[in-house]
Amino acid sequence: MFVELDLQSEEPIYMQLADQLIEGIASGQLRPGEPLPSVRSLAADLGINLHTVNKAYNVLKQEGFLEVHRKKGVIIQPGAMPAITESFLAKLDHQVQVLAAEASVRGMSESAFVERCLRAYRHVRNNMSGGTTE
Amino acid sequence: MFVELDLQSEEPIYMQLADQLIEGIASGQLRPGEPLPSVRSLAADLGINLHTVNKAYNVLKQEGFLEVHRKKGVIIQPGAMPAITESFLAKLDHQVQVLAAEASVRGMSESAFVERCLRAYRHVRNNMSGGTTE
Amino acid sequence: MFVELDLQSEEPIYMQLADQLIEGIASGQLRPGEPLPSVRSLAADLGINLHTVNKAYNVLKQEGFLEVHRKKGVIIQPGAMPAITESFLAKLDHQVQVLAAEASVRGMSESAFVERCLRAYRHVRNNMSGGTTE
Amino acid sequence: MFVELDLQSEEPIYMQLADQLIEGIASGQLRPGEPLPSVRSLAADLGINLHTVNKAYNVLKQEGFLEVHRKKGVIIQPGAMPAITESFLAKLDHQVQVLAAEASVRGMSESAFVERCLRAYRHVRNNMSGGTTE
DNA sequence: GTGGTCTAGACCACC
DNA sequence: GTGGTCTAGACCACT
Repeated sequence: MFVELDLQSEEPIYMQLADQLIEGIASGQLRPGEPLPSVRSLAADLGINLHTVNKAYNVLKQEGFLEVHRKKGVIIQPGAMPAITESFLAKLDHQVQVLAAEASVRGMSESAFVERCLRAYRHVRNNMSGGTTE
Repeated sequence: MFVELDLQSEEPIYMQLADQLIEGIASGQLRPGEPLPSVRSLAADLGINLHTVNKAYNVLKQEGFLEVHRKKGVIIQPGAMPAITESFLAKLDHQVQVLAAEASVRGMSESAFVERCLRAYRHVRNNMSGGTTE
Repeated sequence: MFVELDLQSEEPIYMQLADQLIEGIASGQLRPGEPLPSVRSLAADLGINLHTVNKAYNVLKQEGFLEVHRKKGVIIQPGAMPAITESFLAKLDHQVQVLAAEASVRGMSESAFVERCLRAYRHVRNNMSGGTTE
Repeated sequence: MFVELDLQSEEPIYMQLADQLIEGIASGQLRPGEPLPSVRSLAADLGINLHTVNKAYNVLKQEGFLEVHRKKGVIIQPGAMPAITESFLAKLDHQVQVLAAEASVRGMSESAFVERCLRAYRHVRNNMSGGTTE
C-alpha cells in the first residue's frame, strides 16, 4: 500500500488515511470496483489501530467513495463517484481562501499561488498515465 | 470587528479567529502597526473566553504576524510580514493537494479547480481599500 | 520524577519545568525517544495544574525538544536535537553578558567567572549514566 | 545615553534598563559618583514611563549600585560596589546552568560554551580600556 | 486514557 | 487597563 502516515501530525490519522485513499482514487492507483485491504490487514500493515482504519473507511463510505459488501468486503465505488456538492464547494472555497490569505500576506503573488494550485492538481493526477495500472 | 465565528464547527475557535485575522491583514482591513483589540475586549465582543483570544494572538505572534508591544498592547506586525518559509510551502502544497484530489475525483476539471483558486486569492484581496496593492 | 519546583519563584512554573526537562535531557536522565509522563499524571505528581504542565510541554515541542506522538503520547525527540540557532546564540550571549556585567561589577575576576561557567556546564552533564558522552 | 530598549521583549523594560546600567558601570561608561539623568529626563529621553525609570533606579538602589541624594539626585555608588553575595552566586549558578543545559543539548561543546562566556565577560569590559579610565 | 480545546474566575507584574 | 500566569473543572476527538 502506498499510504504514508505521519503519527505526529496534528491531523488525525484516520483523516490522513482517508485523504490518501482519495488521492489514490484520483491518481488511478485505486480503480472503481477494486477491493481494498480488510480493516484488519491494513491496520496491521500500517501499524495502527483497527478502529482507526475502520473510521477512515466509514468516512469514505459515508461520502460515497466506497462501498461495503458483505462478501467482497470493502471496494472502491464501482459506479459514479460522488458529485460536486454544495457542501464540498463550501469547504473547498473556505480552505483555499484561508491558504490564499496567508500566501498573499507572505508575499506570494497571484500567479505564483495559482501556479502552485495547478501543479497540485496535476500532481494528484500524475501517476495516472504511467502506473502498472493494475 | 469583522470576525465571524462558528462555535459549532469542528475547527477550533482560536484557529478560526487566527485565520480571519490573517484574512483581515491580507485584505488590508488590518494594517501594519495597527493595534488589535485587547484580549479581554475582543473576547467580550465575540462572546468567547479571553484565553481563546489569547491563544489565537499567540499563534500569530509565534509566526510573526503580530507583535506584543509592552506599551501599545497587541499590534499588527509593523515591519515586514513573515516570508514564504519552507514549512508554509509544505503546508500549502499538502492541503491544496488534498483538496485537488477530492475535487478531481468528484469530477471537477483542472481549469475549474484553478479558476476557483484564483477567485479565492482575488477574494481575499478584494476589500483592499488602498494597501500595498503590489 | 526529578523535577523540583519553587512555587514562590517569580519565574513561571512552566518555565522552571521546561528548563528542568532540558537539564534532564542534557544529563541523560531523559533519553531520546523516551516517553514523558502524561500531562495529567505529571501535574498530579508535581501538585500543579495540568495546563501548566501542558504549557511546558508545548514550549519544548515548539522548539523541537519533544514530539507529541499520536500513539505514544509525549516523548523526547527521538532523532536529532535542535541545532544551535541564531536565536539561541543571541539569547545565550545576551543573558551571559548580563550576568557577566553584574559579576564584574561585584568584583568577580574573569577567571572566576569563566570557572563558574565551566563548572555549570560540567554539572549538567554530571549525572550522565552512559549517554552520548561526545 | 547608550541605553537601548526592546519594547517587545518579554523582559520587563525596567529590568532591561537596570541591566544596561550595570553594564554601563562594568564597562566604565558610568563611573562611581557620577550623576545619572533625572527620572524625568531619562524617561523622556527613552520615551518610556516615569514609573518605569523609577523602578529601575530603585532596584539598583536596593542592591547598592546607586545612591539617591536629596541634592545631587541619583548617582552611581561612589564607594565600594556591592560584593559577591550568596544570593548572587545562587542566581548566577542557576541561570548559567540552565543556559549550559540547553547549549549542551543543542550540541555546543564545553570549550565552545566556555569560550562564549569568556567573550561575554570581556565584552562588557571592552569599552573600559578606551575610556578616560579614571 | 491521551492530548486538545474551552470556560470561568482569579492574581500579578507592568505601564 | 494590559498581557501573563495559574487553577479548576469540563467536554471531545482520537487511539
